[in-house]
Amino acid sequence: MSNQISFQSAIKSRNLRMTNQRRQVLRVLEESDEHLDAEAIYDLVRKQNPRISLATVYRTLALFKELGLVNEHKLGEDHSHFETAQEEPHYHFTCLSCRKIIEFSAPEIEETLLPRIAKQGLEINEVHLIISGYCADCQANLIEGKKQCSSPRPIHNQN
Amino acid sequence: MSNQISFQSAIKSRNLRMTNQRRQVLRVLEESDEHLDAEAIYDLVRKQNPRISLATVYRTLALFKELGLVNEHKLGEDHSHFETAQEEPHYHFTCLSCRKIIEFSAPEIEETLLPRIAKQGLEINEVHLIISGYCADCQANLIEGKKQCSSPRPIHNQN
DNA sequence: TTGATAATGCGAATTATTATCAATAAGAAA
DNA sequence: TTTCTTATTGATAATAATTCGCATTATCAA
Ligand SMILES: [Mn+2]
Ligand SMILES: [Mn+2]
Ligand SMILES: [Zn+2]
Ligand SMILES: [Zn+2]
Repeated sequence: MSNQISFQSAIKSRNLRMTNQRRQVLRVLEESDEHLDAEAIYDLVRKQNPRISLATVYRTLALFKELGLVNEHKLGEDHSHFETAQEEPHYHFTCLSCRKIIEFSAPEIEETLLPRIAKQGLEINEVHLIISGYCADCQANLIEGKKQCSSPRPIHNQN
Repeated sequence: MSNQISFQSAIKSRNLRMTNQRRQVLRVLEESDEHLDAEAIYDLVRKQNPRISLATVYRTLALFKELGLVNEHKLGEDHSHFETAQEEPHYHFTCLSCRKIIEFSAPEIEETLLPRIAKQGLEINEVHLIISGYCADCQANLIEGKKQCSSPRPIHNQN
């Protein structure tokens, strides 16, 4: 089922309204293959709708998370990143130098770990696995003393 | 090797100084079997040293993290929790109702997942696995409509 | 003991996110 | 269509965790 469809059905169930802002935030998330943070989403939506408020972006993301359309990830930085809910479960590696995010799957988690946890009587809602370290590029660059990755993604808050 | 010992040797290497505040923070962390946040550590140290500053607690925790004496965990709340570095790797389940933290081991991570990641050319520094959901107690309580766990731990910031 | 300077305490600053609230707009009903 | 109810928005203030700046203090090597 596509995200638009489950959004529509969610709207019908609760007394929600379909607004331009919600459509725009959802579109930006769907058209991006990256893990965007609120500020990045805000900037992208503003290209189409310069009047949108950052507060609306945050409210919309919180709503989408509740509806299960979007997942929030705390990847070790001081702010969250968002992506549309995916079919297959996956996890995240983040490079401490260039902040690149690499997704990976881990079937041993779904197949053996989670069942074992559930058997302990715990009800599982979310599973977040974050591995941090250095990507191949940054390892090479750091070794040759550059102390900078080839493609560093700037830290958000120093601006 | 005990934490005090590696603290001593770390102090010798860099030009660090052994202060009462550092001793006190380390002792509080070692004497607790919980995952304390900065505020809780602050409160515990203040019992012995009412003059310590919260900023010093944060600075000390950052230092201990650098030295590998202490690990920081973001468990889904808006602040960090800390524990002394453990021998065996372990991961964390957090109850969304009572905020209880349950540790668990996952040898499939160290034995098969991490080697697979490393083979991709990624250098691994930290591994954080957080599973959130409802503990057995809270499941029971929530079913009988109490909407409250038997032993809820208050959220920090509503005070 | 003394001197250099690492570390502290205090308060201000920062940053991500949330709350307030008057103004707006979605959409059901008339 | 027009009207009406109220969910949603935009603008901005408030919050909360953490960090910074700096004068003062304490550590420790000489
Ligand atoms: Mn992802
Ligand atoms: Mn632990
Ligand atoms: Zn990198
Ligand atoms: Zn619980």
